[in-house]
Amino acid sequence: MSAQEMTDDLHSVVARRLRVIDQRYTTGRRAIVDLLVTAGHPVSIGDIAERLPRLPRSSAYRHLTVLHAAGLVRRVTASDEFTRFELAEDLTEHHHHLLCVNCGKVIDVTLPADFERHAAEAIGTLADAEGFQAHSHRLDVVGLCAGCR
Amino acid sequence: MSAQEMTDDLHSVVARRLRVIDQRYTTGRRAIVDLLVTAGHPVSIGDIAERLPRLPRSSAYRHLTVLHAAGLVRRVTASDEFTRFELAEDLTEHHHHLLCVNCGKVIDVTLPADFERHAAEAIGTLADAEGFQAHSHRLDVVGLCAGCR
DNA sequence: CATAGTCTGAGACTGAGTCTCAATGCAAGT
DNA sequence: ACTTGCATTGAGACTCAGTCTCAGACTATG
Repeated sequence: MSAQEMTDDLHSVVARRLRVIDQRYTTGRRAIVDLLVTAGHPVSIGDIAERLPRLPRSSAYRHLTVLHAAGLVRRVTASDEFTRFELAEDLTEHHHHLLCVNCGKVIDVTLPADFERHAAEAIGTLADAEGFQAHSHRLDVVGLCAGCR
Repeated sequence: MSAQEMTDDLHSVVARRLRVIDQRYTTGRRAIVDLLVTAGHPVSIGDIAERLPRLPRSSAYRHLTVLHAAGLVRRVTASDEFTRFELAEDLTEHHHHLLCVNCGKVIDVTLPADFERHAAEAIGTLADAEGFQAHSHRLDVVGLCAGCR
């Protein structure tokens, strides 16, 4: 399957999942999804405003809210004051973040599968013990990126 | 050692570490630290305003900023819009959080030591590969607390 | 107890994120 | 093609967590 076909596929998944919550897959929403796909790392509203200057912020926030409600987008809180957004994990793959405390940069990384298995197990046991219903977990590493050290 | 003695000890550590950055351990700062110790879970500015109604918000934020600069307090971002604060891990013990997506509640939990070893190792390898200098990690579990399920 | 520097209270200010409402776009029928 | 009803969008006002300012209170030290 080509990269183009994979992206087509992704868009049809997005369209279908929006339809489930009675929302259309409009041009503005598609622009946001395209941006998230191509960025390859969590994106802030500032990034969006830069890459899509014609899109008003109120619309960007609204689109992200709709996409979030459809389970297509996840909010990421980094080390700075800005909320960032990325595609939900079932559209990409399970991964984690390296957060730079100095510049706020966010780098996507994946951990070994055996580690993830181990983690999922430990978390399951723990959540059960607290009567907590776990949906997902986030493991972020805080430190200094190569450019800031 | 009694609980009282442990707390006395904690305060002397706090005082010492503030002195390192030329800051005094004043009444207002001590009130915040006492609150963080007794709360036993991350605390929001709203919680502080409730428990210390005489303390202005600007002072609370300032105290937390100073304590953070001294490495005594850590910021915790939960599932809601509020930043929370907890004592730094070297004053308590390494732990993680269960975050309720519905009510924003934060529950402290600890994971098995062998899991933590495994995690530290995997993170170290990964960070090196990216040229990233890891300071700490945070593993949070997102879901519904017992009261909200 | 004077002096200089630190800390605090009160409230103005900033800006990320939300809300409102009029205008536009879209689907489905006629 | 046209109309009708509803969903979406643009523009900008608004909210409020968090920051900044500055005058007054406090504290260490001589």
